[in-house]
Amino acid sequence: MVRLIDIAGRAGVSVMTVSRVLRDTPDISAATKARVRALAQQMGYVPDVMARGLRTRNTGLLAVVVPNVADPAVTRIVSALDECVHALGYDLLVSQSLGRVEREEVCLRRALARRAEGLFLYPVYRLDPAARVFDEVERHGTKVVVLGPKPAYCESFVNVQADEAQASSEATSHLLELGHRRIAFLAGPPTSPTAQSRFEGYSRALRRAGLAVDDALVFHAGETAEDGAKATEQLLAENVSATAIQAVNDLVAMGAAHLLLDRGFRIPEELSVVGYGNIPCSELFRVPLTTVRQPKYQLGLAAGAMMQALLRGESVSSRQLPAVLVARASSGPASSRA
Amino acid sequence: MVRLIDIAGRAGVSVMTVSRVLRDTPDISAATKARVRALAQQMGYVPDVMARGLRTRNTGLLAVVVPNVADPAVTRIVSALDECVHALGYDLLVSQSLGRVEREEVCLRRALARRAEGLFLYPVYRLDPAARVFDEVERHGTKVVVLGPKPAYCESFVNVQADEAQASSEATSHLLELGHRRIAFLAGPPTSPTAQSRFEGYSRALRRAGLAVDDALVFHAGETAEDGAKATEQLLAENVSATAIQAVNDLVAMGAAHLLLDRGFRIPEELSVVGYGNIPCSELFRVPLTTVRQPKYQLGLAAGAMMQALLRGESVSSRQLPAVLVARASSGPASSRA
DNA sequence: ATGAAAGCGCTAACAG
DNA sequence: CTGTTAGCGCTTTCAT
Repeated sequence: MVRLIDIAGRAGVSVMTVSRVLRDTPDISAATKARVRALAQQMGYVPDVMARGLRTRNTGLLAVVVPNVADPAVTRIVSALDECVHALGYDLLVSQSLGRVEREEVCLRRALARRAEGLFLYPVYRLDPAARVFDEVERHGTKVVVLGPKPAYCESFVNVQADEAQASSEATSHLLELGHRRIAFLAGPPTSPTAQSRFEGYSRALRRAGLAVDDALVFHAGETAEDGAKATEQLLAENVSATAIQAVNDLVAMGAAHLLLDRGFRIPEELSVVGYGNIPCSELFRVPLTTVRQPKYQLGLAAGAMMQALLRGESVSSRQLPAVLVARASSGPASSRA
Repeated sequence: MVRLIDIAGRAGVSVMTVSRVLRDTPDISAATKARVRALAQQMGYVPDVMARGLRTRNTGLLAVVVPNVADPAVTRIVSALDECVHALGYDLLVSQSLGRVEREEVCLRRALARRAEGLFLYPVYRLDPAARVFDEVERHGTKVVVLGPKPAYCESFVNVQADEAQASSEATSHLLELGHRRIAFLAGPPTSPTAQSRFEGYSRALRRAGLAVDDALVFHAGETAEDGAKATEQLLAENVSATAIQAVNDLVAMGAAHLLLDRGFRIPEELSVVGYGNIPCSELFRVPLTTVRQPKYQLGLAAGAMMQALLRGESVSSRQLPAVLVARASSGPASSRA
C-alpha cells in the first residue's frame, strides 16, 4: 500500500508537503505541487480516509438500517439515499434489521462503532415505548432521520413520510366523485401504522362527503393477494351491495379484482377497484389498476436533504410528502349495484 | 465519546488492561475483568472499529457496487450479500454506478480509499477490454467477486452467475415437449450478454431437437413490455404461424401476451407464451406466466461464501447456479396454428 | 496478570 | 512556502 511517506521519500519533501498537495491547500509552490501530484498518480496512491478520519474526527460515513433492502417499499428510498450520500461525498453503510428488534440493535451498534455521522432508520416496530439503543444513538450525537412513520421511541428524531391518510382520502374522494356511495374497504393489519393511516383517510373522505363509515363495508383483509381474494369472497357472500372496493394496498386490490373477474364481474363497469402503492404490477394488471403512487424516490431525496442540514448543524423539522392518485382503468362511474 | 482511556482512568488500570478485557483475551484476572466490563457497559462504551483497524490492518469492511440498488435484478442479491456480510461480522458499503463508467470508477476508488477488504461488483458494460481501475483494485489486493457475467476487463476475478443459457434452453425444451415446433423468439438488445445467453439457450434446445433456428421466427424486441407488444405486432403481421413465443424476459413476454389477448387470441389454447426472470408480476399476470426463476438470493449467498473463502486466502473458482423453469398457465400443448 | 512504549496513516497547530 | 511535533483511539511488542 502506498502511503504519504512513500511519496515524500521519492519526492524529497516532507510528509506534510505531500499531504497539503493532495488536499490542494494553498501555500504550496506550483512546482512541488506538480511533481508530487505526478508521483502520487504514478505510484497509485489512494488516501486512507479512515486514518484521516481518526485525525479529523469526521468519518464521512452515513448508515441506513432497513428491514430488508429487497422490500419494494424501501428499495427506491435506499437508491435515492445512496444518490444523495454519494453527492455529499459520504459513503453509505447498509444493513438489514430483518424486522427483528435484536438484529436492529446490532445494526445500530455497528453503525455507532464505525462512528457513522448520520443514520437513516426505518424502525422495526416495538411494543415498548422506550428503547435503550436509541438513547445510545442520541448520546453519540449521531444525526438521525427516520424513514416512514415515527414510533414513540423515536420521538426525539425527525422523520419523513408520505401523507398516507391524505392520499388514501383522495382515492376515496375519486370514487365518490364517480358517484359511488357504497365503497367497501379492505383493511390491513390493525397493528400497522400505515394500514391505519389509509383507513383513516378513507373514513375522513366519507365524513367530508357527509357519509358515515358503514362497518358492514369494512373487511379485515391483510397484506397479500390471497388476503384480498378471501376478503372479497366474504364481501360477495355478505351481499353488501358495494359499487366500489378500496384496498389497503395493491396486492390486496389485485387479489380482490382477480376473484371478481373470475366470478364474471366486469371492472369497472359493474364494480370499481382501487389499490394503494402503485407497485410495478399494478399497471400491467388484467385491468390496469387505479392506485396511489408513493413518492418513494422523493422521500429518499428529502431524507438526504434533511440529513445534510442536520450535519451542517441546522435545525430540521419532520416532513410529509404528498402521494398522488393514479387513475387507471379499474375505476369508473358507479353502476346500480354489484 | 467514551474511550478506553476514560474507562482505564475510572477503573484504576492501564489502557492495555481495558483493551484486553474488552477483547476477552486470557491472562486477565476475573476480578478486573468483571469490574472493567461493568464500567464499560455503564459508561456506554462503543469501540472505535476504524481506530482499531488502523492498527490491526483489517477494516472489517466489504463493498458492493451495482448499477442501481432498486433494480429488481439486483435487490435480492444485495439483500443476500448483506446477510452474509453481517454474519461474517463485516459491514457493507453500498454504492450505485448508475450504469456509468466514470461513476463506477468513483465508487471503486472510494471503496479502495476505505480499504474495503473485499468487493462485490456488478460491472458496467464497457467497450474497452481493459480498464485502469480494475488494475488499481487488483494492486490493492482487494478480493473481488463479480456478480453476473464476467467481462473481459474482469478476467482476473472470479464470478458467480445463473446458467442463463441452460435455463433458457430448458424453457425452449418445455415448449418442444408440449409439441411446439414453430417457436418464435423475442430477443433483447444484442449488446447485452444476458440477452445473448438466453438466445443461445433457445438455439441450443432447437438444435438438440433436430430443428434449425428459423430467422423468420426471431424478432428483435428489446427489454420493455412495449417492446414485446411491438415485436408481437410485427410477428402477427408477418404471419409466421408460430404456436409459441419465448421472450428474452418477463416484461417482453407480458407485453406480447397483453397484445395477443387484446386481439382475441387465447393463451395457452391458441398460443403459448413463456418469459424469463419470474418478476413478481409474472404470477399475478392475466394468464399466470410460465417463466424461469433466477436464484437471485442464492447467487448472493454464493457470492458471500466465495468472498469468505477469498478473505481466508483460499483459492476460489467461478460458479454457475442453475435457474429453474416455473411452468404456469401461459404454456400448453401446441395447437394447429396461430 | 499488568503496564510502558511505540506506531498504524494521517493532519492540526505551530514553527521557521 | 515548507518542516517538526504531537496525537486521533487503538493494539502489538516487549517488559516486569
